Amino acid sequence: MNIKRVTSQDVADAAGVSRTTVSLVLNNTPNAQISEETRQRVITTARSLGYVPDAAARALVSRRAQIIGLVMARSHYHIASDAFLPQTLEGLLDVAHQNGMRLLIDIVEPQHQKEAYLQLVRAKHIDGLILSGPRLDDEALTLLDDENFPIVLIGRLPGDRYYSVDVDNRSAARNAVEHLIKLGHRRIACITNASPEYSAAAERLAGYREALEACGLAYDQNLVRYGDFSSKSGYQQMKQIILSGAEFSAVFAASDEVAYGVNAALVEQDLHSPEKTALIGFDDLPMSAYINPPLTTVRVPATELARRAGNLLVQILEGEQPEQKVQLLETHLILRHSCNLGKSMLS
Amino acid sequence: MNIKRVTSQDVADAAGVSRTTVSLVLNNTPNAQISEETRQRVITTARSLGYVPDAAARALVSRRAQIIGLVMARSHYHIASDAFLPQTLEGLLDVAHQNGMRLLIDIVEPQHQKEAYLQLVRAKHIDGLILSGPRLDDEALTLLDDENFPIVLIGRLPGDRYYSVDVDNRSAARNAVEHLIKLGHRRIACITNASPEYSAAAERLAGYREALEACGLAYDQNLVRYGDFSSKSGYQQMKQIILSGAEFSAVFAASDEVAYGVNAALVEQDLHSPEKTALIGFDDLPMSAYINPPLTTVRVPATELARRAGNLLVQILEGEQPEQKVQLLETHLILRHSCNLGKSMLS
DNA sequence: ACGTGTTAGTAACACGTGTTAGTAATATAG
DNA sequence: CTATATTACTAACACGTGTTACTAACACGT
Repeated sequence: MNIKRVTSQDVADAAGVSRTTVSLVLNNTPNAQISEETRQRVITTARSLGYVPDAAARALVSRRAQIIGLVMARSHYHIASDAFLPQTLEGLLDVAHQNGMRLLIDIVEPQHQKEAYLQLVRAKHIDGLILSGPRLDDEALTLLDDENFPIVLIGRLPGDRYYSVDVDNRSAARNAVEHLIKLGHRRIACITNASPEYSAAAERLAGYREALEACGLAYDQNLVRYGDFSSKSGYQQMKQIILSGAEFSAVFAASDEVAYGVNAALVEQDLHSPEKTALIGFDDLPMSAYINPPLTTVRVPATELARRAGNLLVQILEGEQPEQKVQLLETHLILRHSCNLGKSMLS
Repeated sequence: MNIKRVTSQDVADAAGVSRTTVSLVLNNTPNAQISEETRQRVITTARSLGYVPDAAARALVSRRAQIIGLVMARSHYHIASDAFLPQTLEGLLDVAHQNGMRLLIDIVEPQHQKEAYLQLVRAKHIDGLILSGPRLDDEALTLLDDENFPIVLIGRLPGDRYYSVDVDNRSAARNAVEHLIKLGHRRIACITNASPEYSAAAERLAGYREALEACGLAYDQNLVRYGDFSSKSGYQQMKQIILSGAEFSAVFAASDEVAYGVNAALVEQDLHSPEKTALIGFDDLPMSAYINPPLTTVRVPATELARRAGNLLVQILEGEQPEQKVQLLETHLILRHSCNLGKSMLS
């Protein structure tokens, strides 16, 4: 049998007060004149009836749904290979819980951008939006900004128009590639983490190029391929370079997920790291310390990025206008076995 | 400047009709008597004003929020290492989109179960709940069922009280371990994917035991350790077995994530697979084909599980009472390099 | 001309909550 | 004793939508 829902009227009836009194008591409304005896009676009654206010009614009257929207700007079939996602969710669920909010997740596929954003936002399903992995070609995002809808990026877009939390992808990538150069590598291949429309992919590739240029090394188009989020794409693209006959002694894979696939191609073609090829990833996913060989990689504090972005959004929702548009968190080069011949280092 | 939200009254004013007419037109209400000319005028006006109905108002009046809740019954810090999660999300986002619904995600930590479920459900934030990774000690779930709240498990609980979509963990694990036995292994270690409160962990361990018993092999407590979702726990527990001096020639790791850590411990202690130790995982995460060595594992169709569960929930929400309480999807043993010495097979 | 049915709308109500202005009773000060 | 302030509540309104019952106008049949 369906149990009838409990409304504030039910609580009022049972406690012998008005609905207004129930509301004033349970919300601890400032300046409400309610006797302590009535207050306790209402609280006890509400608890014993198991009363929980209806989210929709509250959202309607308060103009706030108490829901944070996490939107990923990518295609449907890229979700399954997003190993970054669990950490992002952990950070955002933290923030949501701490602020009595909920977390709604959605994807916006490139071909449906404008429509999807507007529907989500105009329906007032969410109070604010965190966009993970922004794309350079995201025109619909400006529409939302024009409507003053609260947005925070996990990532960054040129011009720094939006509140953003990111790492410095360019200099971190540059740093990683410079490390390979310091190890003596002069022919360094690069498999990107995604196609160039994604701002992080563009930045990491730019960092790779800067490191080469800074050391007077020529950029060789034949040593660069575009990955597509997944290990599989890393494998496929690495294999293409290998089969092309282009020579290299090291690889910068611009995400750990892609690096796993790169590693598989290297092993399969007897170019395994670290003995024959040095390999660096980007992200430091939790499992990267445990693959074989343990992956040298750039640590991106994914959970903290999400936590910061979440807190920033909450600030904006509370009417604050934080001065700092962009927060850059630090990355660290994590040295493991995949690009040195020393003893395995698990950390 | 904040753009004023567009309400159905705005559309009505601009089209010269009543709000009721706007509603009847835009919802294609059966039996509504509206002339085609008026109908078109309303549709055109609504579109040009960018009208999107307010989700809260609709939820309040219709008793439906159009939101699916995905709840994970685990601790906070287990989220980041849930490599299964992206595939689950892909499947559920599919279903949500196809049904004009949204997906809200939350965790219910073991120590806050009752409170957290009731708040989420009674606030009517979500229309129905998909619980991923059910625990045997989840008492609060029965409260929801008693209130007839729509629930579907990705996984299963004893007694089959709830609608569930799962794989047969027990026989799949048994099958995997039997495979190791067929390869000649007689000392087989087992690292579970999680603690025994999780029903899948209990089932996979039971399958391991059944395989041993069926072949007249003794169960050896010293060869069994409990993992805790992460690669790290797999590494730590495998290492403990190794350091204990217990002999084994094969390992059944009851999830791929845990298997990655097991593999790291094997490599570090010079017991690497496949040459010295055979290793089988469970899940066939996308990256398992690309680690070194490529992992023999049980393929669990994670995205399809989620899709099925989502569709089942939608059926229930639409008033149907599907006859079949439990849907079991097939698993397959995927043979790769980690437990045979043949040529690497990427698939 | 009158009665009935059909068409094309609309007024009113409901959903459950939070807020504001109003009111009755009591206490206090002059 | 009267006027004012304080206390402790409540009625009414608002939020934006969907549904139901109602109504005016027109058409048709007798």
